Amino acid sequence: MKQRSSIIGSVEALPHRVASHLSREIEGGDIIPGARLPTESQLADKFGVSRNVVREAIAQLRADGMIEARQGIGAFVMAPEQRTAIRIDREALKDQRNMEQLFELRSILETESATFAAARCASDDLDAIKAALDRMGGEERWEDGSIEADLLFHRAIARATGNSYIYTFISFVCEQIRQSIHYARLTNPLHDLVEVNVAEHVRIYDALAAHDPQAAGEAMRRHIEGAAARVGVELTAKLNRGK
Amino acid sequence: MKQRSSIIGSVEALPHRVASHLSREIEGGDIIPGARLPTESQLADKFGVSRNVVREAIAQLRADGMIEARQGIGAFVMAPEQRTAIRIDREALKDQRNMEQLFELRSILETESATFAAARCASDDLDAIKAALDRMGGEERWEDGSIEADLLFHRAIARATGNSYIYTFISFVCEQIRQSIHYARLTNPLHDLVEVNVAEHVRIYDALAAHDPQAAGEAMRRHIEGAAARVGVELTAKLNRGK
DNA sequence: ATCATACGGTCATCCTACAACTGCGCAAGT
DNA sequence: ACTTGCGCAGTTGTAGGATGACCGTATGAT
Repeated sequence: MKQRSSIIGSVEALPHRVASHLSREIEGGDIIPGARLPTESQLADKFGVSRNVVREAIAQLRADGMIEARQGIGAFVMAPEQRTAIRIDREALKDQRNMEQLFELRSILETESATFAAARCASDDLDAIKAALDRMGGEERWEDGSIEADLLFHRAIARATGNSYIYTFISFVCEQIRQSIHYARLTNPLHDLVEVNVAEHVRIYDALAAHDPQAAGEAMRRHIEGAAARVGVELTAKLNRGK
Repeated sequence: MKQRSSIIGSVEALPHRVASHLSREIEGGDIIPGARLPTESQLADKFGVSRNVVREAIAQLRADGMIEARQGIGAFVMAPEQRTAIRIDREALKDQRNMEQLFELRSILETESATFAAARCASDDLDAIKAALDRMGGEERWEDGSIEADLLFHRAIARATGNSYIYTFISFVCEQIRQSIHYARLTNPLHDLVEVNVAEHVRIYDALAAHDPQAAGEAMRRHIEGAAARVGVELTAKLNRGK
């Protein structure tokens, strides 16, 4: 292939790199909503790629509602409120404060998830939750298998709410958190905390099985707080101070 | 342009149509996670478009983590849990039950949003919320201006939580709901309900201004329930029955 | 002054060619 | 028989050019 000098670095595929670059420019406010982007040809020149690559990048951003392309005129930046998709920047989660906020959101979702599930769950829902719990307890160390079972446990509860959106949102948030703390966990082994973790899950399960919404919600809230603390994220402190 | 006979219909841009078609095939389970997609050339033939269009469609799905393409091998369907984006099918919201579920999720998010905001909001946050409230009350009929102010009100509260993810998620959910009920509203004018709606918002604002988290949360919960009822969606009933 | 038309710019789509990568088979060497 | 290396076919990734569709504006005729 012809040698090209690209202004953007590293490993990812070209369209993704261009999309990320544009996305950051938009998020960062370098291009304000309503403004027109450079033409595809100009972007192709700027990034040192073909117009095809630029179009694929724009296709991604357009699917998210971040920009709107109008034939014969150009592509325009949309207001952040009218996005058609939610996407979480994995890079941003390396910042401790963002991780705190995401855990806070997770706490909200999961607490209510457990509350609703306790009120609604059927016996087969409980079976699925129990199965995940057993698998979690079966492992003697907190490693990949346990983490997988942990996710299964929380997803099974979310599914037991009977609300597919709750399930989708919780799955998504949990997955983002998992992937972000995966590498960090290696430097901070948690093997000795397995019992604590499993005990918290058992408490949640018992409340669900007893169909006690309030107890389930409370147990879940404590569990998320504990889980956050175990990866070095403090939640409760923020409630008591102003902005 | 050369005449082509496409197997897929209507108005949208080609890549979007192809992406939707593939997306539905995947969601519908026609292609199970882990399976390989047909090659780009085959898809191009199948849909009656060029390979370029197929690539743009795949670029979108890839950005969502729905499929993963590996050079030299092919494209593979990913498990739904490892999506990197949340997207809500506007079509699905025409089903009343899905709308109920989305309102339920909104209720959860907004209730906690108000609770947190009451505990944390600063004076400039309150100013922004008050401004939206005044603008809402300024209109004598519930129309576009009021709806815009309504969204502003809820977003201002979400912003006052100081949690950007809460803001993003609430903005997203509210926008999805707004766009879905926009046309339906025309057949069901709500002009006479403006006072009720504004009164509910005032109650929320008062609780926020008084920094009373519990009252704010409760007022918000009732408001969302009321708002749902006003567009023909019933929420509370579901809590009392099993799946 | 008004309206129809022409023109350039831009996105949309198509096409072809080539590069990079993978998996597999085959043949030569051990 | 086993290993190693090479090449081939298939697939995605990227480049670049050509043409159609659409928009805004300038131009010119009425």
